[in-house]
Amino acid sequence: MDMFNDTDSIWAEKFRVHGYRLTKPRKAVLMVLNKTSKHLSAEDIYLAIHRSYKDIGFATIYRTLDLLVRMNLVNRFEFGDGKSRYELIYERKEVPTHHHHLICRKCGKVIDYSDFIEEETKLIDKIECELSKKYDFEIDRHIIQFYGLCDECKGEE
Amino acid sequence: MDMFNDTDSIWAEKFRVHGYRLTKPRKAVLMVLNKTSKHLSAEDIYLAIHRSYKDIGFATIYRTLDLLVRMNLVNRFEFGDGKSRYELIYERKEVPTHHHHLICRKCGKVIDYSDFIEEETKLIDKIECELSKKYDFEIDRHIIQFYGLCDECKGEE
DNA sequence: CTTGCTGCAAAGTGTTTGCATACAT
DNA sequence: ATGTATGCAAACACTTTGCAGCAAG
Repeated sequence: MDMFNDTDSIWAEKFRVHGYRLTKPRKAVLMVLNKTSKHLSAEDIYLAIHRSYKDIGFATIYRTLDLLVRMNLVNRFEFGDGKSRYELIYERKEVPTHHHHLICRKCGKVIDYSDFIEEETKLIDKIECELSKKYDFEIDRHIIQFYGLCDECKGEE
Repeated sequence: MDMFNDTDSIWAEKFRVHGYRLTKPRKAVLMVLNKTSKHLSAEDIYLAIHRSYKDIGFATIYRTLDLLVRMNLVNRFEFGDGKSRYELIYERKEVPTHHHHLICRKCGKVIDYSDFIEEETKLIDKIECELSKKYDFEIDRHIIQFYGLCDECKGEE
Protein backbone atom coordinates (compact mmCIF):
# COMPACT_ATOMS: atom_id res chain seq x y z
CA MET A 1 0.00 0.00 0.00
CA ASP A 2 1.86 3.04 -1.20
CA MET A 3 -0.26 6.05 -0.43
CA PHE A 4 2.41 8.34 -1.78
CA ASN A 5 3.15 9.43 -5.32
CA ASP A 6 5.43 11.76 -7.29
CA THR A 7 4.64 14.86 -5.24
CA ASP A 8 5.45 13.04 -2.05
CA SER A 9 9.03 12.77 -3.06
CA ILE A 10 9.30 16.33 -1.80
CA TRP A 11 8.43 15.09 1.65
CA ALA A 12 10.41 11.89 1.33
CA GLU A 13 13.40 13.94 0.29
CA LYS A 14 13.04 16.32 3.23
CA PHE A 15 12.96 13.39 5.60
CA ARG A 16 15.98 11.75 4.05
CA VAL A 17 17.99 14.97 4.18
CA HIS A 18 17.26 15.42 7.87
CA GLY A 19 18.01 11.77 8.55
CA TYR A 20 14.47 11.04 9.73
CA ARG A 21 12.46 7.98 8.77
CA LEU A 22 9.30 8.25 6.73
CA THR A 23 7.11 5.84 8.67
CA LYS A 24 3.51 4.77 8.34
CA PRO A 25 2.20 7.11 11.08
CA ARG A 26 4.15 10.05 9.68
CA LYS A 27 2.81 9.42 6.20
CA ALA A 28 -0.68 9.20 7.66
CA VAL A 29 -0.37 12.57 9.42
CA LEU A 30 0.88 14.21 6.23
CA MET A 31 -1.97 12.64 4.26
CA VAL A 32 -4.60 13.92 6.63
CA LEU A 33 -3.16 17.44 6.69
CA ASN A 34 -2.87 17.38 2.93
CA LYS A 35 -6.46 16.36 2.41
CA THR A 36 -7.99 19.34 4.16
CA SER A 37 -7.74 23.10 4.35
CA LYS A 38 -9.13 23.13 7.88
CA HIS A 39 -7.18 23.87 11.04
CA LEU A 40 -6.86 20.46 12.60
CA SER A 41 -6.14 19.75 16.24
CA ALA A 42 -4.08 16.77 17.34
CA GLU A 43 -7.32 15.01 18.21
CA ASP A 44 -8.84 15.72 14.78
CA ILE A 45 -5.80 14.16 13.20
CA TYR A 46 -5.82 11.21 15.56
CA LEU A 47 -9.48 10.49 14.81
CA ALA A 48 -9.01 10.78 11.05
CA ILE A 49 -6.12 8.33 11.09
CA HIS A 50 -7.72 6.02 13.61
CA ARG A 51 -10.54 5.22 11.20
CA SER A 52 -8.24 3.17 9.01
CA TYR A 53 -5.31 2.60 11.35
CA LYS A 54 -6.53 1.46 14.74
CA ASP A 55 -3.13 1.14 16.32
CA ILE A 56 -2.17 4.78 15.97
CA GLY A 57 -1.44 6.46 19.31
CA PHE A 58 -1.71 10.01 20.53
CA ALA A 59 1.94 10.21 21.52
CA THR A 60 2.96 9.50 17.95
CA ILE A 61 0.64 12.17 16.63
CA TYR A 62 2.16 14.75 18.95
CA ARG A 63 5.71 13.66 18.28
CA THR A 64 5.11 13.70 14.54
CA LEU A 65 3.53 17.12 14.61
CA ASP A 66 6.43 18.53 16.60
CA LEU A 67 8.80 17.06 14.07
CA LEU A 68 6.89 18.48 11.12
CA VAL A 69 6.82 21.90 12.74
CA ARG A 70 10.56 21.76 13.37
CA MET A 71 11.06 20.68 9.75
CA ASN A 72 9.04 23.70 8.63
CA LEU A 73 6.54 21.52 6.81
CA VAL A 74 3.70 22.43 9.14
CA ASN A 75 2.56 25.58 10.91
CA ARG A 76 1.24 25.50 14.45
CA PHE A 77 -1.43 27.99 15.50
CA GLU A 78 -3.11 28.86 18.77
CA PHE A 79 -6.59 30.26 18.42
CA GLY A 80 -7.19 30.63 22.11
CA ASP A 81 -9.21 27.51 22.90
CA GLY A 82 -6.33 25.72 24.57
CA LYS A 83 -5.48 23.31 21.80
CA SER A 84 -2.91 23.79 19.07
CA ARG A 85 -3.99 23.66 15.44
CA TYR A 86 -1.89 22.49 12.54
CA GLU A 87 -1.72 23.36 8.85
CA LEU A 88 0.51 22.07 6.10
CA ILE A 89 2.79 24.74 4.63
CA TYR A 90 3.73 23.16 1.33
CA GLU A 91 0.46 21.93 0.01
CA ARG A 92 -0.80 20.39 -3.20
CA LYS A 93 -4.24 21.81 -2.74
CA GLU A 94 -5.90 24.32 -5.02
CA VAL A 95 -6.47 26.82 -2.23
CA PRO A 96 -4.15 29.76 -1.68
CA THR A 97 -1.31 28.77 0.57
CA HIS A 98 -0.58 31.94 2.43
CA HIS A 99 -3.48 33.27 4.43
CA HIS A 100 -4.34 34.74 7.78
CA HIS A 101 -7.13 34.36 10.28
CA LEU A 102 -10.19 36.11 11.63
CA ILE A 103 -11.09 34.62 15.01
CA CYS A 104 -14.39 35.08 16.79
CA ARG A 105 -13.64 35.68 20.45
CA LYS A 106 -17.08 34.40 21.44
CA CYS A 107 -17.79 31.20 19.48
CA GLY A 108 -14.23 30.53 18.38
CA LYS A 109 -15.05 30.36 14.68
CA VAL A 110 -12.01 30.85 12.48
CA ILE A 111 -12.19 32.36 9.00
CA ASP A 112 -9.26 32.17 6.62
CA TYR A 113 -8.71 35.13 4.39
CA SER A 114 -6.19 35.73 1.69
CA ASP A 115 -7.27 39.19 0.59
CA PHE A 116 -4.66 41.92 0.47
CA ILE A 117 -1.92 39.35 0.74
CA GLU A 118 0.06 41.10 -1.96
CA GLU A 119 0.19 44.54 -0.35
CA GLU A 120 0.55 42.94 3.00
CA THR A 121 3.44 40.81 1.83
CA LYS A 122 5.25 43.86 0.59
CA LEU A 123 5.05 45.56 3.96
CA ILE A 124 5.72 42.41 5.95
CA ASP A 125 8.79 41.66 3.85
CA LYS A 126 10.13 45.10 4.56
CA ILE A 127 9.39 44.88 8.27
CA GLU A 128 10.87 41.41 8.42
CA CYS A 129 14.02 42.58 6.75
CA GLU A 130 14.51 45.55 9.04
CA LEU A 131 13.59 43.71 12.21
CA SER A 132 15.93 40.84 11.52
CA LYS A 133 18.75 43.34 11.13
CA LYS A 134 17.84 45.44 14.16
CA TYR A 135 17.32 42.53 16.54
CA ASP A 136 19.71 40.07 14.92
CA PHE A 137 16.85 37.64 14.53
CA GLU A 138 16.37 35.06 11.80
CA ILE A 139 12.69 35.26 10.91
CA ASP A 140 11.11 32.33 9.13
CA ARG A 141 7.39 32.80 9.50
CA HIS A 142 4.78 35.23 10.71
CA ILE A 143 1.18 35.12 11.77
CA ILE A 144 -1.46 37.79 11.60
CA GLN A 145 -4.71 37.28 13.43
CA PHE A 146 -7.71 39.54 13.82
CA TYR A 147 -9.94 39.00 16.83
CA GLY A 148 -13.53 40.13 17.15
CA LEU A 149 -17.11 39.01 16.80
CA CYS A 150 -18.43 37.04 13.83
CA ASP A 151 -21.70 37.79 12.08
CA GLU A 152 -23.63 35.40 14.32
CA CYS A 153 -22.16 36.55 17.64
CA LYS A 154 -22.22 40.26 16.90
CA GLY A 155 -25.88 40.75 17.71
CA GLU A 156 -25.86 39.01 21.07
CA GLU A 157 -23.19 41.14 22.76
CA MET B 1 -4.81 51.20 52.04
CA ASP B 2 -5.92 52.76 48.81
CA MET B 3 -3.51 51.61 46.15
CA PHE B 4 -5.48 53.47 43.52
CA ASN B 5 -5.34 57.10 42.48
CA ASP B 6 -6.81 59.47 39.90
CA THR B 7 -5.87 57.34 36.91
CA ASP B 8 -7.56 54.34 38.40
CA SER B 9 -10.89 55.98 38.09
CA ILE B 10 -10.72 54.87 34.49
CA TRP B 11 -10.72 51.28 35.67
CA ALA B 12 -13.15 51.89 38.47
CA GLU B 13 -15.49 53.50 36.00
CA LYS B 14 -15.21 50.60 33.58
CA PHE B 15 -16.10 48.19 36.34
CA ARG B 16 -19.04 50.24 37.50
CA VAL B 17 -20.42 50.54 33.98
CA HIS B 18 -20.29 46.77 33.51
CA GLY B 19 -21.78 46.19 36.94
CA TYR B 20 -18.70 44.38 38.20
CA ARG B 21 -17.12 44.88 41.61
CA LEU B 22 -13.64 46.29 41.99
CA THR B 23 -12.33 43.95 44.65
CA LYS B 24 -8.98 43.60 46.33
CA PRO B 25 -7.78 40.72 44.12
CA ARG B 26 -8.89 42.50 40.97
CA LYS B 27 -7.08 45.66 41.98
CA ALA B 28 -4.01 43.59 42.73
CA VAL B 29 -4.02 41.99 39.28
CA LEU B 30 -4.38 45.37 37.60
CA MET B 31 -1.57 46.76 39.74
CA VAL B 32 0.81 43.98 38.81
CA LEU B 33 0.04 44.24 35.11
CA ASN B 34 0.41 47.99 35.30
CA LYS B 35 3.78 47.83 36.96
CA THR B 36 5.49 45.88 34.19
CA SER B 37 5.88 45.81 30.46
CA LYS B 38 6.61 42.09 30.48
CA HIS B 39 4.30 39.36 29.26
CA LEU B 40 3.13 37.80 32.48
CA SER B 41 1.68 34.35 32.88
CA ALA B 42 -1.06 33.59 35.39
CA GLU B 43 1.61 32.13 37.66
CA ASP B 44 3.81 35.24 37.39
CA ILE B 45 0.86 37.32 38.47
CA TYR B 46 -0.06 34.92 41.25
CA LEU B 47 3.48 35.00 42.65
CA ALA B 48 3.73 38.78 42.47
CA ILE B 49 0.50 39.22 44.36
CA HIS B 50 1.20 36.40 46.78
CA ARG B 51 4.20 38.25 48.19
CA SER B 52 1.99 40.77 49.93
CA TYR B 53 -1.37 39.00 49.86
CA LYS B 54 -0.96 35.41 51.03
CA ASP B 55 -4.60 34.48 50.66
CA ILE B 56 -4.81 35.05 46.94
CA GLY B 57 -5.84 31.95 44.99
CA PHE B 58 -5.14 30.76 41.46
CA ALA B 59 -8.79 30.46 40.59
CA THR B 60 -9.28 34.13 41.28
CA ILE B 61 -6.33 35.06 39.12
CA TYR B 62 -7.73 33.10 36.20
CA ARG B 63 -11.26 34.39 36.68
CA THR B 64 -10.01 37.96 36.94
CA LEU B 65 -7.87 37.67 33.83
CA ASP B 66 -10.79 36.25 31.86
CA LEU B 67 -12.89 39.14 33.02
CA LEU B 68 -10.27 41.74 32.10
CA VAL B 69 -9.88 40.18 28.67
CA ARG B 70 -13.64 40.25 28.12
CA MET B 71 -13.69 43.88 29.27
CA ASN B 72 -10.99 44.65 26.72
CA LEU B 73 -8.63 45.96 29.38
CA VAL B 74 -6.14 43.17 28.85
CA ASN B 75 -4.79 41.27 25.87
CA ARG B 76 -4.14 37.56 26.02
CA PHE B 77 -1.29 36.08 23.98
CA GLU B 78 -0.06 32.59 23.26
CA PHE B 79 3.61 32.32 22.50
CA GLY B 80 3.61 28.57 22.09
CA ASP B 81 4.87 27.38 25.47
CA GLY B 82 1.49 26.23 26.67
CA LYS B 83 0.68 29.08 29.00
CA SER B 84 -1.23 32.23 28.21
CA ARG B 85 0.43 35.60 28.69
CA TYR B 86 -1.30 38.82 29.61
CA GLU B 87 -0.69 42.49 28.92
CA LEU B 88 -2.60 45.57 29.92
CA ILE B 89 -4.08 47.48 26.99
CA TYR B 90 -4.69 50.88 28.56
CA GLU B 91 -1.50 51.55 30.39
CA ARG B 92 0.01 54.43 32.30
CA LYS B 93 3.50 53.33 31.47
CA GLU B 94 5.98 55.28 29.41
CA VAL B 95 6.43 52.49 26.90
CA PRO B 96 4.61 52.48 23.59
CA THR B 97 1.30 50.75 23.94
CA HIS B 98 0.85 49.14 20.58
CA HIS B 99 3.54 46.68 19.70
CA HIS B 100 4.09 43.25 18.21
CA HIS B 101 6.28 40.29 18.96
CA LEU B 102 9.32 38.44 17.72
CA ILE B 103 9.32 34.94 19.17
CA CYS B 104 12.30 32.60 19.19
CA ARG B 105 11.07 29.15 18.28
CA LYS B 106 13.98 27.54 20.09
CA CYS B 107 14.44 29.25 23.47
CA GLY B 108 11.05 30.97 23.57
CA LYS B 109 12.47 34.45 24.06
CA VAL B 110 9.99 37.18 23.16
CA ILE B 111 11.04 40.60 21.87
CA ASP B 112 8.59 43.47 21.68
CA TYR B 113 8.97 45.80 18.78
CA SER B 114 7.11 48.93 17.88
CA ASP B 115 8.96 49.89 14.75
CA PHE B 116 6.96 50.54 11.58
CA ILE B 117 3.81 50.75 13.62
CA GLU B 118 2.69 53.80 11.68
CA GLU B 119 2.92 52.30 8.20
CA GLU B 120 1.64 49.06 9.54
CA THR B 121 -1.33 50.72 11.16
CA LYS B 122 -2.28 52.32 7.88
CA LEU B 123 -2.36 48.98 6.09
CA ILE B 124 -3.94 47.10 8.98
CA ASP B 125 -6.69 49.70 9.27
CA LYS B 126 -7.48 49.32 5.63
CA ILE B 127 -7.46 45.53 5.78
CA GLU B 128 -9.53 45.58 8.92
CA CYS B 129 -12.08 47.83 7.31
CA GLU B 130 -12.42 45.71 4.18
CA LEU B 131 -12.40 42.40 5.99
CA SER B 132 -15.07 43.45 8.44
CA LYS B 133 -17.29 44.38 5.50
CA LYS B 134 -16.55 41.29 3.46
CA TYR B 135 -16.98 38.79 6.27
CA ASP B 136 -19.47 40.78 8.39
CA PHE B 137 -17.06 40.59 11.29
CA GLU B 138 -16.58 43.15 14.04
CA ILE B 139 -12.83 43.36 14.53
CA ASP B 140 -11.52 44.76 17.78
CA ARG B 141 -7.90 43.73 17.93
CA HIS B 142 -5.13 42.10 15.95
CA ILE B 143 -1.86 40.41 16.65
CA ILE B 144 1.22 40.11 14.49
CA GLN B 145 3.94 37.70 15.51
CA PHE B 146 7.19 36.80 13.80
CA TYR B 147 8.74 33.43 14.57
CA GLY B 148 12.34 32.48 14.08
CA LEU B 149 15.66 32.17 15.81
CA CYS B 150 17.09 34.81 18.12
CA ASP B 151 20.69 35.95 18.08
CA GLU B 152 21.73 33.37 20.64
CA CYS B 153 19.96 30.39 19.10
CA LYS B 154 20.84 31.16 15.49
CA GLY B 155 24.32 29.73 15.62
CA GLU B 156 23.42 26.40 17.18
CA GLU B 157 20.95 25.27 14.51
C1' DC C 1 -28.72 43.24 53.10
C1' DT C 2 -28.09 41.00 48.78
C1' DT C 3 -25.69 39.26 45.23
C1' DG C 4 -21.52 38.74 43.28
C1' DC C 5 -16.73 37.31 44.44
C1' DT C 6 -13.32 34.51 46.76
C1' DG C 7 -10.47 30.56 48.29
C1' DC C 8 -10.00 25.88 48.46
C1' DA C 9 -9.69 21.48 46.60
C1' DA C 10 -10.89 18.49 43.21
C1' DA C 11 -11.64 17.61 38.47
C1' DG C 12 -10.63 18.50 33.47
C1' DT C 13 -7.97 18.79 29.28
C1' DG C 14 -4.34 18.90 26.25
C1' DT C 15 0.33 17.40 25.95
C1' DT C 16 4.66 14.99 27.33
C1' DT C 17 7.51 11.17 28.93
C1' DG C 18 9.52 6.37 30.09
C1' DC C 19 10.04 2.11 28.50
C1' DA C 20 9.77 -2.28 26.08
C1' DT C 21 8.76 -3.59 21.40
C1' DA C 22 8.60 -3.07 16.37
C1' DC C 23 10.42 -1.47 12.22
C1' DA C 24 12.92 1.53 8.49
C1' DT C 25 17.14 1.80 6.48
C1' DA D 1 21.99 -5.29 12.31
C1' DT D 2 21.26 -1.09 14.73
C1' DG D 3 19.42 2.64 16.17
C1' DT D 4 15.18 5.22 15.47
C1' DA D 5 10.12 5.35 15.96
C1' DT D 6 6.03 3.43 18.03
C1' DG D 7 2.20 2.36 21.40
C1' DC D 8 0.76 2.22 25.86
C1' DA D 9 -0.09 4.15 30.22
C1' DA D 10 1.19 7.02 33.57
C1' DA D 11 2.71 11.56 34.61
C1' DC D 12 2.48 16.59 33.79
C1' DA D 13 1.11 21.39 33.54
C1' DC D 14 -2.19 24.66 32.96
C1' DT D 15 -6.83 25.90 33.58
C1' DT D 16 -11.68 25.33 35.06
C1' DT D 17 -15.40 24.23 38.26
C1' DG D 18 -18.39 23.43 42.55
C1' DC D 19 -19.39 25.11 46.70
C1' DA D 20 -19.58 27.28 51.30
C1' DG D 21 -18.25 31.49 53.31
C1' DC D 22 -17.09 36.50 52.60
C1' DA D 23 -17.47 41.23 51.34
C1' DA D 24 -18.58 45.22 47.96
C1' DG D 25 -22.14 48.25 46.80
